[in-house]
Amino acid sequence: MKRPTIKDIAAAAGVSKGAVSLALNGRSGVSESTRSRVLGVASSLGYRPSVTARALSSASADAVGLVLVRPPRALGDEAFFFQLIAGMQSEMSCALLLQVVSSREEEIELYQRWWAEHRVDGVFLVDLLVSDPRIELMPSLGLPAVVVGGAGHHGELASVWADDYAAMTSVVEHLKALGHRRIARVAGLASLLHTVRRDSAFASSVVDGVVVAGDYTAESGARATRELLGMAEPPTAIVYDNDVMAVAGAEVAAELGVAVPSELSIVAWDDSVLCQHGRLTALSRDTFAFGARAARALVAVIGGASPTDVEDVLPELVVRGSSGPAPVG
Amino acid sequence: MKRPTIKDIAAAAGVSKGAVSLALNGRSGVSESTRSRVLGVASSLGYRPSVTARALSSASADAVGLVLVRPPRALGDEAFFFQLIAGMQSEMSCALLLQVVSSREEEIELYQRWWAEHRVDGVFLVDLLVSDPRIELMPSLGLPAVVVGGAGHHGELASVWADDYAAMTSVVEHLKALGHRRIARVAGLASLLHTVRRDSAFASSVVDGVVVAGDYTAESGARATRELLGMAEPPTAIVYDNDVMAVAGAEVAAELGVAVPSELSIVAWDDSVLCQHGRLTALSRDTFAFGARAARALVAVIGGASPTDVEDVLPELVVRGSSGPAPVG
DNA sequence: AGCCGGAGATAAACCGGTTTAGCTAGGGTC
DNA sequence: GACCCTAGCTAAACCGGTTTATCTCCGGCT
Repeated sequence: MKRPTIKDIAAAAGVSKGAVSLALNGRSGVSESTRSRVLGVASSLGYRPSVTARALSSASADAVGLVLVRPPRALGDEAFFFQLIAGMQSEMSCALLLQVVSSREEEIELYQRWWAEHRVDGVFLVDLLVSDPRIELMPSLGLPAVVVGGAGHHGELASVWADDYAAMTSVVEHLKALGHRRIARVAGLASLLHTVRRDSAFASSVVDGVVVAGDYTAESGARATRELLGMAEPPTAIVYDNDVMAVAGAEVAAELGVAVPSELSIVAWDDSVLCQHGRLTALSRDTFAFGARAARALVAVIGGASPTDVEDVLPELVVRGSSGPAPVG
Repeated sequence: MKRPTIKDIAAAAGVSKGAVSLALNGRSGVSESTRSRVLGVASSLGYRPSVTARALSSASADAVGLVLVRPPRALGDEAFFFQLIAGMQSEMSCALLLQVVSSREEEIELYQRWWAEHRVDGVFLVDLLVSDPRIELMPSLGLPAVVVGGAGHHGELASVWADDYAAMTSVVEHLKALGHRRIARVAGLASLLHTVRRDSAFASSVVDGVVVAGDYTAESGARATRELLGMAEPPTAIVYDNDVMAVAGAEVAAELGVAVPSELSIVAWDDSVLCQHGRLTALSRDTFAFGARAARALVAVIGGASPTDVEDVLPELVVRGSSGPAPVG
């Protein structure tokens, strides 16, 4: 009942272990006749190579890694990551080694361990920090990596990204065209690189724009919205850094009797079922395709391709019911 | 720059490889003085055992597996699975090996391979089928497994579950108490065990209940709803098998000018941000906690505990704006 | 004194592959 | 015929651990 090993095949085919290895991997050193005989025996025995054993002698681990640094409880609501993961899977034939940790130190430790133990062939890097130690680390380890969602070029690493700067500008232009002047922004975590990009794009296209920090949870979105709407001169439009906060914001507006979109326009970053149903104007990114593209890039890098930057298509603003002309006066 | 191996420690401490192994694993066979010396050397060298190598000689693989059989594209919208995964992670110190495949055959093949190669220490089984081959397979392989979300006892396997039958009954009772008589149901995949459970609970508490099949996607929810509302005597209440279909159904109702809840009551299975915001009455399960419980159970089974059934708390019906008294007449 | 037992350590086999060094036989060259 | 080269294969080392068999030394018992 035990699964056959390379030794069993060697015995059955009457050759040595080494010859079997060469034959199975399509390498030279064995004759065609021997090769086909070995392949025949292998398939008739239902042989499957052990990735574990193979990884031990420095070959493929048949898995790629992804570490998420988030409080697990909040993570479950973020459709973004699951969409991303689903997209990655669609383009990979190997498994994804996933772990959620609570600190950046653990994350780095984990990447090092996984690589040292050949548990992964490469990794995805998400949630890039402003000055991210991982960017230096990966090349020094020799660990194939792809930066997902960073903005632009990152050291020697391949990267798949969307232009957050241009996207934010397009959102603001949309709102300005509708007559909005007092535009606010509920940002994501300040330590993340894309938050900074969006901040700077926002700052340079909006005069006197108010920015309130959030952390992607519904609670923070609600709190920020309450703060903004309670101001002496409340904004007439708010741009949120993710869908969960935007939806929470819309609810707070409804609670306070602020009509959307006639009194307040709302725009969400990251489209999702949530926005579709909430009829929220959203910046749609096709996260699934984004994940698929990241996976293709990683597969290429693992295969030895020289790292390239793949810019994803510019996110598209899907205008729904939550954004409209600014109130007069 | 290479990470230290057990051999390096042996050399540095002046003992044999075997002694180091014994010392590090807290097993008898070495003196206390030797043990502490070895531990000292190990920590000063920053030693980390290689899981890969360890797995090769039949020990822990430091990972558990989860295979999902779904079209990847649809998967991304199902918050349920991501909540579940997040919950699992919160209770596990090891990594999760995740792969999405497109057929049951591949799934089984994958489980066998992972186990044969010691890539995982145990697996979660989700989406249980009516007569599921995996239930026989796991014990015969000796692969520790926990059934997640099946209903009740499954052969020799440990299982974490919620009582779908009782839950469905409570939903129907809620609707009946509101005066509803023509109650319909938009079911999930007919091949899944919990669909059958809910079907039978539904059938036995509703007279002449109409059931339309869906597949958890928004499209199928919309289609089913259109079909139901187009009937000669349309139902006054619809119970959906997940949140995505329920939300889609609510939208179709709005489109057709059917008022919710005055003309039509809607109840969703699986609460989520989506339901919260859509103000849908939903059967809330705390999927995160469910995943955490499943992880605890799997850890216990891997640790050698005898498999037990853990019944999850009965899902709670959260009544929001989408369900109300049946229209008179 | 002689025997037994156990603690403490080591060497070596093993897990399932890959890889390298080395051996053999056959063909070509001068 | 002596020499060299190469294709084709084998044996063995190696990856980094675990586990088993074995060996030594020391103390206690009769």
